[in-house]
Amino acid sequence: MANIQQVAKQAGVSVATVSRVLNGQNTVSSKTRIKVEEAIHKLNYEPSMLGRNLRNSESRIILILIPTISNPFYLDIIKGIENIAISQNYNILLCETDSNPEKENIYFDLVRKKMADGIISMDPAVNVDTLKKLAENHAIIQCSEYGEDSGIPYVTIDNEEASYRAVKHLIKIGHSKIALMNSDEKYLYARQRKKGYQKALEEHGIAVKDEYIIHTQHLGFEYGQQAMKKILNIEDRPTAVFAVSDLLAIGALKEINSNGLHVPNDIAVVGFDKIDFSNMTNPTLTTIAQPMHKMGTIAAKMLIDQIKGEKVESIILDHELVIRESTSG
Amino acid sequence: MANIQQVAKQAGVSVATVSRVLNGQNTVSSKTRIKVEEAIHKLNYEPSMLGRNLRNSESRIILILIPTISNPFYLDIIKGIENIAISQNYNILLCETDSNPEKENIYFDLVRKKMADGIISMDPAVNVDTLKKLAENHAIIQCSEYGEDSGIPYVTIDNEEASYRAVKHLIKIGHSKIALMNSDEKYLYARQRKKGYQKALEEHGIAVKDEYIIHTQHLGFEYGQQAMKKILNIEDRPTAVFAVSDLLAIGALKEINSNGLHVPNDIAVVGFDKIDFSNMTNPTLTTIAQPMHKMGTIAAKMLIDQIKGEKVESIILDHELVIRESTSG
DNA sequence: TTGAAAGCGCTAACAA
DNA sequence: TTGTTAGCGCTTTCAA
Repeated sequence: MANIQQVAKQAGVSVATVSRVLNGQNTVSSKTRIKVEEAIHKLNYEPSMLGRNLRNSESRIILILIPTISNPFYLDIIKGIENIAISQNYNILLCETDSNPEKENIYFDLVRKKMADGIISMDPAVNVDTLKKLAENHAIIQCSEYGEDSGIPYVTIDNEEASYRAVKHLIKIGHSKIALMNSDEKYLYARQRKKGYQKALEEHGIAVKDEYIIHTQHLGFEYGQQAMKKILNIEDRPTAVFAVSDLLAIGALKEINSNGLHVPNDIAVVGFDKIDFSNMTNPTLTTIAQPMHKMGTIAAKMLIDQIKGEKVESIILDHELVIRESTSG
Repeated sequence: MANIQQVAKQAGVSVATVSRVLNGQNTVSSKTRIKVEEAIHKLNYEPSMLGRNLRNSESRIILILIPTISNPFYLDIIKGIENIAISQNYNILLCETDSNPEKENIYFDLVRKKMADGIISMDPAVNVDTLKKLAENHAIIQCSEYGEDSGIPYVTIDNEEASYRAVKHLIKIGHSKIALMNSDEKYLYARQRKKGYQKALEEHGIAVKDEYIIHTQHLGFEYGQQAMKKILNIEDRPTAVFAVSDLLAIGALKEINSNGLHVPNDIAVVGFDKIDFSNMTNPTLTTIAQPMHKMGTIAAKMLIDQIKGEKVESIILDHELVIRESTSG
C-alpha cells in the first residue's frame, strides 16, 4: 500500500504536486502530470480517505436514521437519497434506531465525533430536543417525519390532507361506518392523519365515534391483524377501515379474510404509503402514494447544501390517492 | 469544537494523558483522570474519529454488498451483522450494487481507499475475480452467496439439500408434475437448487422435464407472475411449483389466484427464504427458512476476525422446511 | 509551474 | 505516573 510520499519519490516530484494531480488541478504541466500518473499506476497507489478526511475535516458520510429497515416504506426514499449522495461523492450510513434513544445516541455520536457530516432523520420517535441541540453544530434534515417547531428543515407531505382524501374516498363510495387504524398519537403524523379523518367525517355530517379509532403500537403486519380483530368485535361493525400504514392494512386484509369476510364487499380497506407489497395482496390495496424517491432526493440535496453552509427551506410535497381493488368491488 | 490540545491545556496536562483517559488506560492517577474529565466536560469535547482513524489506519466501517434492498430476504442478515458490528464498535455501510459492476466498483474503491475496513458480500452477481484480487489485501467474507473456488471464506446453507427437501415434500404429498421456478443459472445457488430438484425427482423415478423448468431474470414479485403465466400455459400443466425465492412464489400465488385456480388444491406452491410477508399471503406460503440472523452474526464475526488478521474458516449452516397452507389443503 | 513546510487530531514509543 | 515528540496521509499556503 503505497502512500503519497512514495508516489512523489517515484515520480521525482514533491507530494504537493502529486496532490495537485490527484485533485485535478490545472496548475500542473502535462509533462509532470504524466510522470505522476505513471508513478501512481506503477505503485498501484490509492489515495487514503483517512488522510484526506482529516485534512479536510470531513467524512463524506451521511447518516440516515430510520426506526426499522423492515418497513418497505423507507426503501424508495433511501434510494433517492443514495442517488444524490453518490453523485456528490457522499456515502450513506443506514441507521436503524428501533426508536430506541440509546441506539439513537450511538448514531448521534457519530456526527459529534466527525465520523459523519450530517443526518437525515426519518424516525418519528426521535428525541426532538437532542436533535435540536445537535442541529446547532451539525447539518440535519428531517424527512417525512418532523418535529413541529424544531426549527430543523424538513421535507414531507401534507398528512392531514392525504388522510382527508382517503377517508373522503370511502365516504364517496358509500361508507359511513369508517374505522381509523392509527398508530400512537405521540407521533405528529398520527395526529395529523387523525385530523384529516375527522375533518372528512365531519364535513359529511358523520359523527366521529371513539370506538372506531384503534391505536397500534407499531406499524407491522401483526399489529394490523390484532387491531383488525378488535375492529371486527365492535358491536356496530365498521364497513371500512383506513389504516395509516400499508403494513397495518395488509394485516387487516389478512384478518378479514381469515374471518370469512370479503374485501371490499364486507369491509373496504385503505392503506398508506404504496409499498410494493400493497400490489401483491389479494385484493390489491387502495393506498396513498407519497413521492418517496423525490422526497429522498430533495432531502439529500437539502442536507448537502446545509453541509456546505447554505441555508435551506422546508418543503411540502404532493401525494396521490391510488384506488385499487380493496375499495372497488 | 474543542480538540485534544485544548482539553490538555484546560486540564493542565499533556495530550498524551488526555488520550490515555480517553482510551480508558489505567496508568493515569485518579486525581489526573478527574481533572481531565472535568476539562472534557467543561469544553464539551468530543474526540474526533478523523484523527483517531488516521492514526490507527482504520475506518471502523464495514461494507455490506447486496444486489438490492428491496428483497426482504436480506433484512435479518443485515440485522445480525449490525448486532455484532455495533458491539465491536464498527459501523455499517449498506451498499446496493443493483448487480451493476460500475456501482460495485464505487464500493470496492471505498475499501481500497481505506474508507472501509472490510466487506461482507451477499451479491451473487459480484465479479469474483475482482473480489479475489481485493481479498489479497483486504478482509472479505461472502455471505449466503459465494464464488465456488474463490478462496474467500463464506457462510451459507446447503442449497442443494434445501431444495431437495422442498421438492421431496411436494412428492410426498402426492405431486409428480412439479415445476421449478429458478433464477438465472449463472448464479451458483441457482445451479445448486436445480440439482436438489433433480435429485429429488430422480430418486422417486420421476422424469425431469425441461419444459417444467422456468428461469426468471430477477427475484421480484412481477417476475414470479410472468413465470407463472408461462407455467399455466404448459400443456401438461404442473400441479406444484417450487420457486427459489419467496418473492417469486408470491407472484406465482397471485397469478394462480387471478386465473381462478386454487392453492394448494389446483396447484401447490413452495417458496424459499421465509421472508416476513410469506406469512401474510393467502394462503400462507410453505418455504425454506435459512437461519438469516445467525448467518449475519457469523459473517460479521468472521469478518472482524479477519480484519484483526486471524485466519477464518467457511461455515455451512442448517436450514428448515416450514410447511404452511400453500402445500396443505 | 513547482516545492517546502505546516498542520488537521489523534496515539504510542520513549524518556523521565 | 506523566510528558515530549514523531508521525499516520493528506491539502494548502507561501515562497521561489
